[in-house]
Amino acid sequence: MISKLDSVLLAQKKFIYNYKNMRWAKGRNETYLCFVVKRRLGPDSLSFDFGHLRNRTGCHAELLFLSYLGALCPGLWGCADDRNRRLSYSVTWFCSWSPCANCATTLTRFLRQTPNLRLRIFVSRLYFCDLEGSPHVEGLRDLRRAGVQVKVMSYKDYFYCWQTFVAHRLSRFKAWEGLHTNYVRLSRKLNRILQPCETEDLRDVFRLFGLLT
DNA sequence: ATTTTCAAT
Repeated sequence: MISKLDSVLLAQKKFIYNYKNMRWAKGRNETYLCFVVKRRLGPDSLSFDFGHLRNRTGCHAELLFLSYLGALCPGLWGCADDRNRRLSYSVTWFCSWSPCANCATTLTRFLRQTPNLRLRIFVSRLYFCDLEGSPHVEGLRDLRRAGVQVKVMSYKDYFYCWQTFVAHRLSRFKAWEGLHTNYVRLSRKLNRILQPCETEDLRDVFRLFGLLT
């Protein structure tokens, strides 16, 4: 029973190694994705599922997650509801790398066809986002425009992940050196990346109030 | 100053 539970949880070292938000994450040649799936069942009740996965050769973690989505979210597409409505789900995931351009495109298309799925993405590090005009940077903007909340993981997010996805064996999450500084730097960088989208949003608001033609 | 990246070997 314990060993079965352990297999669902991430080993401490694995979590720390893969999620460390250092400037040069040498050797992080794999990506972990920890997820929480919630479904609204009634006014107050929620169903809940969680787990983690890792990319496989030839398949990025995000697309692997998409392939599991049908099993994780029964009734997401069909008409499982007694009034023939699709069920609404919300997914939050914590990924060690931000999504690449290709995954972002697939996700964006998928989400536009599935408005009953809400997605929030937290990332530990930004994947190839140093150059403005990089397709990965554009991918993040596309996701943002598709209504996805994209954020950089902060201390409280690591703390939450440790409590939720890691076999912590009652040990508390201990921040590595530079966690906060790195978070601030990455968060600013992501804000700069998403700035054009925020501006678009503002224009939409102004337009709504007739302040702009 | 420079270092790294869902590997390839």
